[in-house]
Amino acid sequence: MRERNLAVVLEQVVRCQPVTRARLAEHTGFTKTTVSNLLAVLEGAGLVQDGALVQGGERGRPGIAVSVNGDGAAALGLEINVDYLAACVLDLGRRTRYHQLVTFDNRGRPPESVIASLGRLAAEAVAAAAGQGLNVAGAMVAVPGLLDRENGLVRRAPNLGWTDVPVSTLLRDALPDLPIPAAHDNEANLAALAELWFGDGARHGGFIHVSGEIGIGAGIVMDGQVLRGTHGFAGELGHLIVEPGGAPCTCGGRGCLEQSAGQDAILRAAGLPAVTATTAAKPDGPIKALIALLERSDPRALAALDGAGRALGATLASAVNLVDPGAIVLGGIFSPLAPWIRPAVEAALAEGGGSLRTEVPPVVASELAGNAAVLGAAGVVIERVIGHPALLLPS
Amino acid sequence: MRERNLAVVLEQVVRCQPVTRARLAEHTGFTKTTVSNLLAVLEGAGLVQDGALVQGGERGRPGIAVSVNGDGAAALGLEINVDYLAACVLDLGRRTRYHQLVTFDNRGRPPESVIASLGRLAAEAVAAAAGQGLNVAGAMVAVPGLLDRENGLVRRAPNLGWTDVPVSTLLRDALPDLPIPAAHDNEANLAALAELWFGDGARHGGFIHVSGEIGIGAGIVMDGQVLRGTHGFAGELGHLIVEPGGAPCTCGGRGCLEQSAGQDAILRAAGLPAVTATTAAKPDGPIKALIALLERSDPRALAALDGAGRALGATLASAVNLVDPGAIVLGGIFSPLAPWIRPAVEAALAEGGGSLRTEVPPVVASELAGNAAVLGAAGVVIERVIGHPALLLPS
DNA sequence: CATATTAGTAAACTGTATGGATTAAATAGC
DNA sequence: GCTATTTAATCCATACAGTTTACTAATATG
Repeated sequence: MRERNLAVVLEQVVRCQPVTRARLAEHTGFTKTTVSNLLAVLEGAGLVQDGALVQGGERGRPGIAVSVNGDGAAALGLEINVDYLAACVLDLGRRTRYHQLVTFDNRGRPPESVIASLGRLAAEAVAAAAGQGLNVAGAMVAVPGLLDRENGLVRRAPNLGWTDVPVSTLLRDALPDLPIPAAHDNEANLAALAELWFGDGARHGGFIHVSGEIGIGAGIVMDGQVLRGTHGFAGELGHLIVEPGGAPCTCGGRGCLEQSAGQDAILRAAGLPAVTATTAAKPDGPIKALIALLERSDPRALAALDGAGRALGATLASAVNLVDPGAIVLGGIFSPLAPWIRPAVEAALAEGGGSLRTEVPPVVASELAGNAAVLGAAGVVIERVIGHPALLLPS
Repeated sequence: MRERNLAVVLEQVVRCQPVTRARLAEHTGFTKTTVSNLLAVLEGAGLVQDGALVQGGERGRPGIAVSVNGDGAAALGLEINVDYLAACVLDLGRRTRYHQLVTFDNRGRPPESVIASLGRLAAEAVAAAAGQGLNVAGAMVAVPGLLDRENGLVRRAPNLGWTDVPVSTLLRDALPDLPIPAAHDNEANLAALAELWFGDGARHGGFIHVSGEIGIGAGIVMDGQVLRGTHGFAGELGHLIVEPGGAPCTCGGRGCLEQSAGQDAILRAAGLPAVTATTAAKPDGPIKALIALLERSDPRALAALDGAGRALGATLASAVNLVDPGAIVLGGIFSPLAPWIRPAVEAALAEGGGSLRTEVPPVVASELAGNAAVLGAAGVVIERVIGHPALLLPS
């Protein structure tokens, strides 16, 4: 009961940043007394802070600005990817307080070893946070692959070569005593949530965030939540069929989008060498090369992106008809490539996304690009703290 | 606060039908005293009822069976369709207490006139309910078309020829004084919810309910809720493209699923006359003829269904990859045609729905067929009563 | 028939939000 | 420069809702 009301008030504080108690009372529907009491509890937990005086109306006593305590609790976001590990710490004000990315070729490395490295990275992050007066409240790991979140394992991460790895459990051992224990989620889902919280995804209502990496995933955000599906496998945009009977795909099908618009396919079509284990270790190395070609208006590269964009757009047209997003956000490698790929995507989308609605959703490039997943991971922890502030109360 | 707890208890009563107070206390986490108090309130509102004694364990005092009062509140479901109007009344135990279907060719009739007819049908239903001791708590109308639920209007219902009709408002005038005022929702969405509540959709977790009518729609149910999309247009399965550059569609695109697996397309491929305004007035007339052909193993009809099934399956494969449903439910005309269309659907689905998951969701036929939408409409009202029992409290 | 066991109720208790009165701090007008 | 007015925040008594504890009711076991 009180727990819920604490969350309501804290949520409102987060949304309106510097607010007076009087405004909070109006917005939440509680009485001013109740707001004061709840804020006292939150302040005791180090979650909010009184600030300067604020003059609301024309006259009358000025209110005290209440805002989120940027130096109280913090959230740790982690990411395991094919060619790097990353960590970041965000405070409750959603500012980045620490960020670290270590390139690493994780393919084939034993999961325990990878997670040990990640644990070290996490420990450094926690220490760095502590140095800034921040207490890490919880952690979340982004992983590329299919997850079983209930049992806390990574079911299959084909690009890492993992099967049934209990990431959360292993990480909990490395990071004991967090009020919110470490958990994990899919990279594409977290990247989409990052767009919602840190990009301008919120402006569009629901949206589809397309994560272009070696594979192509999508995070579908509706009503502020990720659409997970019955088994948690929703958003497999990369395996929609664009070319029936086309090139065989790793999934066993033929003509999957990934074969037309995946990173390898684009590079190949542009006449660049496909990614190998060694080049993969340099993040966006091959993409940089591609962009260089595009900036020189290399015809082959331009055609490659046009083709990929048309395939992506046609696939997204299906997604638009099924899910009715307010926008399409191009993330991952599609974010830096947006200037060249977007026109084709929009054209193909306009052709197929018709249906009965009048307009097709706008296609925008994510500003977060490669950092989306880590930020999203930290964001989930922040949301959890805001949704359950009671977890951080001094008992 | 109390409102919420009343809902929790009532929900539990509905789920476990005859339960003792002790069991309710266990399931809800409340104390026995609290459960007793809340039940007293619910009983006062005529929502629940004490029944016979029930012997739970081996010995000890037997408990009093509490169950939903079947003769208290009731829900009115209504449906406007191209060739009929329908009404049904369900009690809180989800039993059908009244059902009426009137064939009517509603195409081109002025909306006011259609709604006046519907209002009469609704008034009859309310009277019939009253005759059985039931108080209608609220009403919901199923409409085929794109809706603006916030403003209570039907934006476009192409098959009816309607634009911007304030259905809810008009119906509220016809049915005043309901504790839960009349509202409307999309036919496909309500049919899907009916499958969840009255069919066996609940067994599958999330699912996609395909409503085959003149057009093809889909209701996507996840976590017990319909996926509506940003503008409420989600589920437009009929306008996914199966055959790039194929036959032009009413939506402006080419090669939409509707052109391959819609009712008209199937009938045409089977060598039957397409639906006209006059034949349409007889519900499932043309489908009956088609089934007769199929039962005689007419090769053209069989081929027609095979082709439609392949197209449908290929489209559903996209939907499966995007949304990860636990099952595909064939509703509307696909329900009676399931024996002939399902094999092709499953085959196409198995080809394209691969992705990284191991198995494709099962394809099942809905048992509700044509009644799904009305039932779903009434079901929404029931859910609302259960979720907000306070609305029916004697003030 | 006593005892163990389960179901339900009654009375006192506790935590939480509300309501009205009170104090505090600023502006506007005379 | 004073008072009146407006707005902000707090204090205290009250009401509400669910818990705790104790008790009664109804059945089976030995």
